[in-house]
Amino acid sequence: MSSANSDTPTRILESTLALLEAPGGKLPTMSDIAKAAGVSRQAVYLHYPSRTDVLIAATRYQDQMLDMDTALAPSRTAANGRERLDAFVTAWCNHVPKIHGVARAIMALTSTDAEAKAAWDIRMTDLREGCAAAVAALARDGTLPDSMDQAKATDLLWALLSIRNWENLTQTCGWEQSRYAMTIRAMAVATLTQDTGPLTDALACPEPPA
Amino acid sequence: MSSANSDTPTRILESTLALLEAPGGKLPTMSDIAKAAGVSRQAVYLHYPSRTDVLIAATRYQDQMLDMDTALAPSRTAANGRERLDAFVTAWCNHVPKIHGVARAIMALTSTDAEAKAAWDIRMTDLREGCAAAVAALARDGTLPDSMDQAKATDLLWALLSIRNWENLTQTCGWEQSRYAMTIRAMAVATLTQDTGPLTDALACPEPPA
DNA sequence: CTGTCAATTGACACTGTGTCAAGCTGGAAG
DNA sequence: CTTCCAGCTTGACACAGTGTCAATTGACAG
Repeated sequence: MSSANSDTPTRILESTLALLEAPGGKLPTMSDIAKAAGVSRQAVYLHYPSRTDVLIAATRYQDQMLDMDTALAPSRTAANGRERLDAFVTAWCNHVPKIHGVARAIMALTSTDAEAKAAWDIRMTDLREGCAAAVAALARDGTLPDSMDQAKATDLLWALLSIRNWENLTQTCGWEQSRYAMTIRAMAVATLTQDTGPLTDALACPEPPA
Repeated sequence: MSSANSDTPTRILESTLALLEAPGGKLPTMSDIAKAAGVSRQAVYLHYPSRTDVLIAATRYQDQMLDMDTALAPSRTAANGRERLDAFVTAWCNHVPKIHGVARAIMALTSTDAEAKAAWDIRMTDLREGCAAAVAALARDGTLPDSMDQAKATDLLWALLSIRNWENLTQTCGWEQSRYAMTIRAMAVATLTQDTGPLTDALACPEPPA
């Protein structure tokens, strides 16, 4: 709610983010957004050509605020593939809850709105590149299972990290965020490395609320 | 397209299914549905109170036609937990592409329509029960990893089998259906059994188009 | 012929998006 | 001080889509 002293376009984005992160998050209408920003409906159109554009701009604004690049730094400087995978998966898993409100809105639009779909695809491509980099590091170390080429490993990791999986496990199944993160990390390791040993140990993780 | 000689309500459902399974599947409007069924828009309302109800009824109609219960029979008669898991996962994986058109529509509605959400939740609960049964069979055999209680194993399997994962891997990543099915099956086995041995072998699967 | 049922036609209210035109206002520039 | 103008407001409109209603048609059974 740092929405008092900014200029109108920014205030609109901040209000939109607040709406999207609200608990019973319906897709806000233009009127909702305008009201939340303390501005007339037309004022919103004065700055953003359509609702989709507002939502996409809000996403970008949030990206700026959250600074994912910094969060990924440990992953890029990891000593080996396994550590890189660990760091990347952990960083992403902890990023998801922060962007979920916004992501849910964009995902909802993708079924009807081509522009939203394009914006979403870009985001997913970015994630995919991170996955590919982690997989490439594993490949360099030779720790990728023999049967798994890099493309397939990247696809699998990307699918594993999907926001829908986060939704299913934490929202629908009620998992703690920490349990989600540790389990996904363990599955990534188990699936993408020929780590014969303590698969079982790796999948161990805090029971309900530890 | 067996839509010539049925009664109107059925013809509406069949036309709706055809629209949902069409390649560039947008969410059909009531006019679309009426036109496809060769009937006036109001005639649709004469049989179904809302668009959501048409879609849900179409889902149920398709369920009847596809007879998932029969497809799951091998899973129920499996000799041990591992075989049951295999059979269940395989049956579900091969079921997903058949229901995807319909599922996508219902999923799209869940964000705005409570009734659609309820219908979807029921479907997901059914899937979850199948997962729980397979997991229970593993538990009876004692082949569940020590660190994994039945509830967690069920959650994980359920998430793994989600339609979104199928979409991501086959639609977005372009995997062949067979590759999808074999990989998911292997991941399920690797994650849910303390199968120390040939994890790598299990994850092997046909390269691109074999 | 008469009822009845299914379907049709055409109208309407409502919500939401996006567009347009005219008016208001406060502050900077002359 | 006046003028100007950018930013915002108000209020109207067209359009698409949902869902409702009423009057009408047409066929078929009794």
